[in-house]
Amino acid sequence: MNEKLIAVNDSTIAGIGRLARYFGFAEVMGRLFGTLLMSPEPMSLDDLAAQLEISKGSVSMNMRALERWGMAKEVWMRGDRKKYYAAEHDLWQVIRNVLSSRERREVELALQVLGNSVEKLQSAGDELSPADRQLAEFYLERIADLQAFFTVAQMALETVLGSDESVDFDAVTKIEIG
Amino acid sequence: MNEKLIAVNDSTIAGIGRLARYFGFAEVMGRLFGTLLMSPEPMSLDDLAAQLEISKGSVSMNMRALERWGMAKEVWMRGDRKKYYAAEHDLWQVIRNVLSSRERREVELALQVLGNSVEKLQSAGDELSPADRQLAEFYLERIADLQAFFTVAQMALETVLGSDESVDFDAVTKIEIG
DNA sequence: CTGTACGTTCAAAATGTTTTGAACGCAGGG
DNA sequence: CCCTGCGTTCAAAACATTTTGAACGTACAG
Repeated sequence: MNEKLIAVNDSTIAGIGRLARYFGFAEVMGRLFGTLLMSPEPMSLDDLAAQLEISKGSVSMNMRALERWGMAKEVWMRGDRKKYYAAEHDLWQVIRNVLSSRERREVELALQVLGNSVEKLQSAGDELSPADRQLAEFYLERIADLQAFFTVAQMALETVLGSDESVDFDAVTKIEIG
Repeated sequence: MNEKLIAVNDSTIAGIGRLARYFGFAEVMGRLFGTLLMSPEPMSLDDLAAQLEISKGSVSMNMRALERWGMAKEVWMRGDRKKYYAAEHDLWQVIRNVLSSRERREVELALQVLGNSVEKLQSAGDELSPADRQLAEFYLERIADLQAFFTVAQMALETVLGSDESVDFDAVTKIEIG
């Protein structure tokens, strides 16, 4: 294979690995995804292990993770008992998968915790000393800021997730933050 | 201090620590930021080390990182040679700081690498065997997808960064992805 | 039924990251 | 000038994550 093609392949895979790490995934996962993305044909576990020079065990585990994240799909090749994988090459689909299964949970959890805190602070009203009462007020303000932040994040998320095929920012228009 | 207030303080700090880790920062950094955010008064390095039960060295290093990220500011307290810090409590300002110094660089780097790849592939045109030429075509397609992705990311980023005081999604309206 | 070619698992090893604390430097007070 | 109280630094230790590879299970071919 031509040297320049190899160079392009390598830097793309390295870049996607970097990106993956950036998004909080294992870097190898990113490299596996990148390798598949830059392969015109589905690849077997052994192909992947050979190309990236990593152990087969690692490939096995990471590919299953990629599958769970909706970033790669198993491909059936008849007359071959190997497993073949192909990358989900619609990047918007990948983003949507990740946002919907990971970021959404995270935001919802945060909002829930903050809601609990507000309740706790309000229910504490009576039993507080004057100094504590002032502190509770302060906490409520800060928590309100956090809630505003996560609420915007949630709206943005749901909008991106609601869009199909293309990301459509129209519906996010006019979110105002105090 | 009231038990409920302590609980709220703890869970908020833990949550912000978690969020920080999520965003690719050290978790301690997040806890330090959270501690400051939930403190009505600026705090000294020793205060922070004591409250979080971590070493002073760690506080020193992490606070300077927080300062560089624009997440915390040093506060001058007269008649005291200690350093005091306060959190930047405008969360949108924090986001803007992070986006503009970290994510923007990352996106620009990615676009640059992709651009180089395209050039390399085009310049390789003549010297390629028919099979390689086909592969080069394939690479160009995939790279175009990646470029589209990062370009949208860049537009979104610049829009958020361009907004002042409040995040204004109006200008991001109608970004279409092929 | 047996052998082979695969994928999976997981404990141990390798590697990477974070935390600590002792050593140091520096400023100000006495 | 020396002492004290502070912040900083960085090597070593503690800790966490990732990677490996040998052992195992399974399915299929012969």
